[in-house]
Amino acid sequence: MSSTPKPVTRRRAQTRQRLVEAAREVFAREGFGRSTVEQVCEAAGFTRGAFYSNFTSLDELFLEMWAQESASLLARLQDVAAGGAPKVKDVRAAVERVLEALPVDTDWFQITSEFTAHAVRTPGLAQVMAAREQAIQEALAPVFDLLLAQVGRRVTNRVALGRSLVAAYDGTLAQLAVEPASKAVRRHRVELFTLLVEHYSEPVRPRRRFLL
Amino acid sequence: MSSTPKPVTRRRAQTRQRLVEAAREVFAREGFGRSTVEQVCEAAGFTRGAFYSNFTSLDELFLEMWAQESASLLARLQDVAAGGAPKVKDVRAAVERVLEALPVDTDWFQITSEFTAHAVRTPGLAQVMAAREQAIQEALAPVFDLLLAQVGRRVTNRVALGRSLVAAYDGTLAQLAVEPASKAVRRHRVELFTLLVEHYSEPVRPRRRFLL
DNA sequence: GGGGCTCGATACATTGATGTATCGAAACAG
DNA sequence: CTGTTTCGATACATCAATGTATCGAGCCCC
Repeated sequence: MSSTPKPVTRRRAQTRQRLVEAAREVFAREGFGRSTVEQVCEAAGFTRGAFYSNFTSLDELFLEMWAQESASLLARLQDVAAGGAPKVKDVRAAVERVLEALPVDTDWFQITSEFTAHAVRTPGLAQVMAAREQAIQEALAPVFDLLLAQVGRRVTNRVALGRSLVAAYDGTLAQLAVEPASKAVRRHRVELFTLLVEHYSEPVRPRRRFLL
Repeated sequence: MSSTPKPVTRRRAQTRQRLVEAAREVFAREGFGRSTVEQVCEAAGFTRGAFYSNFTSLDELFLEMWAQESASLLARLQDVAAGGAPKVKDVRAAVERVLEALPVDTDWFQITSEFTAHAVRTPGLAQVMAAREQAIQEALAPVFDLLLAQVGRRVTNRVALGRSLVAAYDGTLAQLAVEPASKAVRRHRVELFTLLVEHYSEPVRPRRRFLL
């Protein structure tokens, strides 16, 4: 089922990588749909021959780029989970730490939104999309377990929390992309996340009912 | 500043409209970036001559389509606000009524996400985008004022509520597009909206503290 | 109901992107 | 260091899309 039965070597890996990085720029500048193989190759400093030796289509390259970006996002999340950072003291601080690990650049926003749109109309890709979302939710879970434990709370509804956070992340990312400079939007994002986390978690040993 | 100094007539308006509707299909099928003038014309039953007589580029058509879709969404919201529908009896019912007025189809999802991505990299369009978001938030306000009044509540933080709802709408729209069949996602959407509305509103005459 | 104007169809020239087939240089193994 | 393999560059043939210029039918107003 591996789609790349290529006799991979060192050189190959390097140029593949350069192509992917160049594509990132081009996609951001032109949009995925409008980008051409030539533009990508020019940005990478290669000719089209190099491209077709490594990929069969822009779609394929796009898929690899997506995989890389997703992996890096997950890795950063797991760093937070494993990290020996100083303890957080409230939910808001926990949220802030997690948000710092997530990319907010407009490039990433475009990539995700165009990929999602692309995936929705390309049957096989919808699964990839769904799988990624689940992976993110699963990576998010231990992070919040750890951080919430530091402030004496535990998650009450994992699934709902995961879904909410992903939705909030996507939704606010769009707002940030449109108004990148706005501090207000950024602050509101923290507030929204905090609300969600507090709603779907509870103190470990609830002192009294009315303190809920 | 009007970009269409065209001697508009009846015929013109009709073919423009058909072109826009055809483009909607084509964009959904191919994606905006991948669509060509020819494809749109073929779907509309016109030749390219007709197209260039009405628009100077696909971008321009896209903009008009966006304007129409946005207007129709706003109109539906205002219908809900003005409507003589039976009163809602709790926040959840209010949320359900509002969500019914909002489009959830994948076509709409693609249009919005591609437009947003497009707007982000096209300087002038970011303003259009921001303006639309504000318009939606402003249209949303009276709707919730009315519905919340029916259940004896009032909004405490308009701006935050508006931003949250738009973010939640966008975020869950993506989830619905990826998993259109999922009842769970749909239910979660209602839950999320309800949570936000309850958090950013309060009972009009709070009976007792502990009932909060 | 007829004359002038509008709009969409046709035809054309041009550009640009695609994918493939071939060749030479650089990488790698022994 | 040498033979072999691998990869990227070059060149080619093809196809598709663009935008414009022109023409004629239909619409609208008087």
